Amino acid sequence: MASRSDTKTRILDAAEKLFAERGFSETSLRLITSKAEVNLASVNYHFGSKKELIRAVLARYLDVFMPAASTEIKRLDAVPTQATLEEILSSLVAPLLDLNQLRTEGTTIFLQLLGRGYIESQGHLRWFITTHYGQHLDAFVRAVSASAPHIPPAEMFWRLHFTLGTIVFTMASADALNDIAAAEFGEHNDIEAVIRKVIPYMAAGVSVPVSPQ
Amino acid sequence: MASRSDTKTRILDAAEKLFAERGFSETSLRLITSKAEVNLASVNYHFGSKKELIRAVLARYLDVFMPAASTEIKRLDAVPTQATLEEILSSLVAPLLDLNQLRTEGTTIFLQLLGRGYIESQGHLRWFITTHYGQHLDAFVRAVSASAPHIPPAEMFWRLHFTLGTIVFTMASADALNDIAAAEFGEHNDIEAVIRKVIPYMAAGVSVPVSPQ
DNA sequence: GTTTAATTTAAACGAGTGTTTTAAATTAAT
DNA sequence: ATTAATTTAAAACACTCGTTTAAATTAAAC
Repeated sequence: MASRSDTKTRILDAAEKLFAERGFSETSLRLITSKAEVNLASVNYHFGSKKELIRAVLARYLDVFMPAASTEIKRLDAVPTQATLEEILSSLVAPLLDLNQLRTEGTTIFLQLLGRGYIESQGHLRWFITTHYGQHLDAFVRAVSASAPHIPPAEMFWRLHFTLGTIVFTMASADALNDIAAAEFGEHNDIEAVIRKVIPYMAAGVSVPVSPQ
Repeated sequence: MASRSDTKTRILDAAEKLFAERGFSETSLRLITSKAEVNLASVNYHFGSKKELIRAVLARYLDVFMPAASTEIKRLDAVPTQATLEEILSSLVAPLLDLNQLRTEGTTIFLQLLGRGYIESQGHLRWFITTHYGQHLDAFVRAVSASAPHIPPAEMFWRLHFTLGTIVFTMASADALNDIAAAEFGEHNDIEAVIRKVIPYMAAGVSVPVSPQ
């Protein structure tokens, strides 16, 4: 019966799993608390509201991932030769996969949550992410832009969001896609294999020359 | 007071707009009927349920777009020279933009609805689309595969789903992204501009050589 | 013009939502 | 051991949701 101090953790663990697989507004607090085997009211006691629970779920990952990602970006910045786009994107793979040892299926869940947040939210999550982790995002955007100097900033803005869509959608349906790929082509990919497949796709799209018209 | 016979149309028009901009489950029947200035119960009278209303909203576009898209693909297939990937993707732009003369902002609404459908649905929309329009989708996949013969089928499977994610996510958040782009870069893009931006991105990603490793 | 059918209306239903309240139980501090 | 603070528990609140019902209205058929 949930020794007191881990009630918060039990809620977060249950919430992130449910949020990731069915979305925020499709997941009721009653479903979360029943899966977590805690009382309904404890959500509002520990987090204040559902909105703040959503932010807490995301923050638990972002607080680990963002600094780790920034470290990788800085490491690449320190090297005198300009990093390629593939190198930049690949440098985030380790921080992403490290989330798996933070929590079971951490990588998948984190990326799915990110996608849900961007799609569902009316702004409060976007605001939360950009104000709390904006510096890390800026460093990433700068690194990517430097690796593809022929892409104007406005164009880069769009392509980075295309990229976000690519990775987010892929991760959201990675399990289903892996099942199909296994049945259809005899492929047996784990999450890392999928990430390694998607990186060349994204890198090619981001850096393709802007068509003159 | 809504001359009787166009009550269905008033509902569909109001519903598609609201569905596109806030998603299916975030849009209540009460909001739809108040915008349409019809009675709440008329939705269930004319469509049976909310689910069927959603399908009706999508079908109104798919029934026009899918045959038009298939015609374009067939036209490319008839030409002796192999079409490029960009040509194939670009051939869908005209059918997409034609939706604008079907209804105000038809193109935007249709693509956003598609995105919402793929992201939100628990399956019933995916099922609806693939069973009703699967033949058109198959022709498209065959054409794309022929344009990039250096991509093995298994890899193409993944890349087409990456592409689906790209377009679906982009369209679902097109309004929000356009707002940011306008504030940040002074860009004022319509939906066609976004489509023209995303096509080279997707074409480059789908056809990039598979990295040997 | 009366009858019949189709449509619209207002009201209520039942289920589900996030949140708050009140009280009990548990833990920590004095 | 007693007091205070924290945590859990059960219940209710106020609200929204999709759907249904039954009466009123409109249009069509005869």
